[in-house]
Amino acid sequence: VTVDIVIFTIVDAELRVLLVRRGEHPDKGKWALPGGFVRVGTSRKAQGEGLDEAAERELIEETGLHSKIYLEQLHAFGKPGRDPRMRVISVAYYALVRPMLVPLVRAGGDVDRVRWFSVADAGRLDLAFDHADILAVALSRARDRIDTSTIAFELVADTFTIPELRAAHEAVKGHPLDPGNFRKRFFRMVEDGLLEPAPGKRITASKPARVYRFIRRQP
Amino acid sequence: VTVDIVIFTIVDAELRVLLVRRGEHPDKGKWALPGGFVRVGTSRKAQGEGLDEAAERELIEETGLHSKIYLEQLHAFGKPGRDPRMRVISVAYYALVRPMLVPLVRAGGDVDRVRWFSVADAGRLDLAFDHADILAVALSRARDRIDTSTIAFELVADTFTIPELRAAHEAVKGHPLDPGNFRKRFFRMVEDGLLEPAPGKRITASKPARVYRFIRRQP
DNA sequence: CCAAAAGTGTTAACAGTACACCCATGG
DNA sequence: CCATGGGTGTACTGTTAACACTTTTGG
Repeated sequence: VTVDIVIFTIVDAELRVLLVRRGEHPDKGKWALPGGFVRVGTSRKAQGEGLDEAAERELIEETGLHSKIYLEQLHAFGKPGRDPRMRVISVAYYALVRPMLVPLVRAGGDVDRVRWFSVADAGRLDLAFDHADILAVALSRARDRIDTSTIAFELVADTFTIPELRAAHEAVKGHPLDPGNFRKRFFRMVEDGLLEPAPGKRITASKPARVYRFIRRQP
Repeated sequence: VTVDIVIFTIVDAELRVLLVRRGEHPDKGKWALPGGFVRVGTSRKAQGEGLDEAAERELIEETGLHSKIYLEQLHAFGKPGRDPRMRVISVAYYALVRPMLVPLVRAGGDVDRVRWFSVADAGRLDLAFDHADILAVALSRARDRIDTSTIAFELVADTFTIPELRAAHEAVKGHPLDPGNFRKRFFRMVEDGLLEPAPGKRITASKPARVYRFIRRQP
């Protein structure tokens, strides 16, 4: 059993995904999702790590990031033959990394081995194993969730302006949104107690914008 | 790796779930979800069955039903210690069985071993392993999907009346719906080409009702 | 001044909710 | 003839989408 992680972020107003180049057969040289085996104990007492734990460990190993990163299970992929060496069942996760953390991603310099691809480019690549399927599921899941959950706040800084949050929505959805209409939705969230104004303003290329803060609920 | 299946149906206008009584330790005597190990081949060539396949096989084994039954993957559960004997990762599925097929469920007579519980009753039972969690996830998933997908048609006969479909929605949601409002939603589905009138009428306890048919799209 | 982007308001269409009411049938 | 439940209409509400408009800034 392995975990594979679709790690999303936003760079240059584009949704991107972290891929690693495989250094070993099979599919040597192809780009693949980061992932690895779940540690399972053999004894009754020590049964190893949980799935979520394994995903978090892999995420840290591949990115070097120690901040809290949003992580959610996607789907289990278990078609026989998906790995030619042996039977592998992969539990896929997706993660959302705040853009400001991207420069801290350790292997960023080693562009030959690890790279952020725009989802459009990644979709055109011939990915290893069935990772193209996993990416497609991750993308449609993220697009579903962006309107019905609070995942958009995982893609912006702690404080943000209305246009910044809109940009996150646009990157995930893949098309522009009407600023006026988004504004109304935004204020509904404020009225619902999901957001609150934060001190300070954001100096932008044009008119300065007010900043807000997401009110995190206790889980 | 195992698959566990939350098999839903509707009996007496109530959403029910099929549980089996465990005959072996651990948790001997407790009620559990039907399920079993995924067959994995050891050789490179024969890698065994896929996850969906395994779920379908278990479903047939436990119910004896050979009709096409709706089956969808829910979530992978892999907390260490969830099975005290060894490390087990379970991929959970949920299935929707048409009420008319319920009498055909093989083990129906053996009420001591296999039984349809109303979801309310099942929620109060002390289920084996972490099956209470799985059931809770299944229930919330079904409630989400009933409004946004076509799963409701998996819980009625091939042809059905408006009130019959409404009853399916009510059973899943767990509360009554306004007949007039449901009617409007229903006719929107007809206009959208999702449903069509079918010949014949249904003789009921009162005024006879028109019957409709779901137009199944090619998957 | 002008372009750009923040911020504001208006409108129409539509879906959801509550609720009043008519009508055909079996008992 | 009446209770039941299928079938019908209406009024109100909130959400969405399209779009026109004003304001404040940097260059």
